Amino acid sequence: MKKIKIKCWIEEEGEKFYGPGPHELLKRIQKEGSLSKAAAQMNMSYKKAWELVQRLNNNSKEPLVSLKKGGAHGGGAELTLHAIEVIAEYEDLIHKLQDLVIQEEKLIKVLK
Amino acid sequence: MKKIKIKCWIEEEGEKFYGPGPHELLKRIQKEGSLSKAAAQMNMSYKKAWELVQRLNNNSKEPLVSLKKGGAHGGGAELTLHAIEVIAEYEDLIHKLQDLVIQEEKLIKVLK
DNA sequence: AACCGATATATACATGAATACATAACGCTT
DNA sequence: AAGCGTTATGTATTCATGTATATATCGGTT
Repeated sequence: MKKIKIKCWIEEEGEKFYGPGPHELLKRIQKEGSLSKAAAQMNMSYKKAWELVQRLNNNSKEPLVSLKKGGAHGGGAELTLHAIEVIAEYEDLIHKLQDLVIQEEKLIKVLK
Repeated sequence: MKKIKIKCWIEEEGEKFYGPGPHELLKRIQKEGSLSKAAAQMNMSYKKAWELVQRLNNNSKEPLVSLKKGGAHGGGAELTLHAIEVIAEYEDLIHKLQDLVIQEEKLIKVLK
């Protein structure tokens, strides 16, 4: 049986800013407190994850992730309050879109 | 300024069936009556377009595109009535999604 | 001061998807 | 029967993206 899939993301000047990948990464950073662990859990290379964080921070007025190196546990990663707002708004958006998709799936006959 | 982008497609058993690419290809086939011309207009290789058509036809109960080779003008491509229904339903869906996105963009403050 | 675990960064390598190219097949027209 | 424009199909090549690997850096802990 066929299903409707949907993906949404934020762009600025045609280049991707925030989407499913960054979203999952941020949530794992929030839980783990470590960029390397968050990346490993997603089977994403540390390098890619690090570059992704740079992109997020460089394209926002306020940074989303605070990275610290050295110290008691070698360093760590932490979300800013701004990041937590972004996460909430993005999840709200995808839930609304998903609700609409569920409604529409009932109407679509041709693709069954 | 940041904007919300959205993409939706139809899957079956986890593999893509119909989305923006096939949609545009079908519409160009409808206008041109030729698969090679439709592909060229999209900067898509003929081979990819042809494989795409096979996938569409093989995963629907009814074919979407009728290809004919040889004959007066060398052959041609034509949409079936079923394809025209699919096009209409897909466009209806993306318009509804787009309307929702426009509403949501007004609400999103964090990403401005 | 040596150690540890995490971030930081460059370079080389692998992988796969898309493209380019070449060739065949078809059937109406002339 | 030769020509034409399109579909049909395989093979080789390019290209971008991500991965692997290696090394440096940092700063609290011991």
